[in-house]
Amino acid sequence: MLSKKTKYGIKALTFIARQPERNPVQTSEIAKSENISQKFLESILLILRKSGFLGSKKGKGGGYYLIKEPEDIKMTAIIRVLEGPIAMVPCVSLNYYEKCEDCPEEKTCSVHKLMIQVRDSTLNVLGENTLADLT
Amino acid sequence: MLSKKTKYGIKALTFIARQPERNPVQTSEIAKSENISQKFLESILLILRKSGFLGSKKGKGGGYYLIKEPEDIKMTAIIRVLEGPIAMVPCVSLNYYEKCEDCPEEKTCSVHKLMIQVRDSTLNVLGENTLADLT
DNA sequence: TAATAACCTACTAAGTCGATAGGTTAATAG
DNA sequence: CTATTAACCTATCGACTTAGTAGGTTATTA
Repeated sequence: MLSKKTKYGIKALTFIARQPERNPVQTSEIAKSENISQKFLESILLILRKSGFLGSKKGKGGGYYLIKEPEDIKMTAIIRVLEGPIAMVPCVSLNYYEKCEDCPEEKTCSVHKLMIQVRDSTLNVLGENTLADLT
Repeated sequence: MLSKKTKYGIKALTFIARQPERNPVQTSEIAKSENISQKFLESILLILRKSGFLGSKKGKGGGYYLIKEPEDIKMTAIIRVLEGPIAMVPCVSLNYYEKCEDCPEEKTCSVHKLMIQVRDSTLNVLGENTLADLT
């Protein structure tokens, strides 16, 4: 299940990407328009800023703005930051690999075999979609 | 993240499918071989029996056995029973559809648009794999 | 009749999620 | 120079889920 954090994060980024001008967008505006708790959204946008997706400006007329072009922001990157690993099992994760303590060997593990395929197909979809595709 | 319930369930089913004879396999044997808490595994196998994947036999020489051929058991079916919806968001789920309370319309929702693609590719992988493929 | 193994019910420690509360800091307007 | 604005930061919390544990009962076989 996708967490609300990730869900709201994607919605917020899309909202910002849809702006005709590149002016900063305020958290309150996004929260209102997308029906998101403003405080919760604040923490999400903060993560996205610290991860290099967004820039920010304080004070009146401030807000958040995209640093890169929407075409250059892959969904894999966004989801890895907000949701964590894309793989459903750590032993098939490319970026967060971890050995299972119970499995003697991965080669003969049925779960491993299946989840590698799931990971690859998911990775394929998320890698081909950019923020621009969701606008 | 895949729950241990599902992970263990798949491992157990694979273990049973690997048996040369169709004799019942005991929970204790699977638990020992796959490093799973026996009590926890019991509850999982019970679910799989009630869902029609396994048959059971009590008393000495008893255990669990496959009801259908491994080739006829799709991974989609197993995962739906143990893990629940395959879709990452209820609003794109085929079997457990639920409207988002925050979204005004799904057509313009970026998360919806993306997660439909993820669902389809995952469904494709899990639908093409049967228990026999993981043996 | 004893042993075996499935079956059933209830409970729990630990962790995560989605928020809320209550501030501080920096930029702008007047 | 002061007030306002909006990002930024820290702490806390209730509700829920997960992965088990405990302690039995029922049905089958030897």
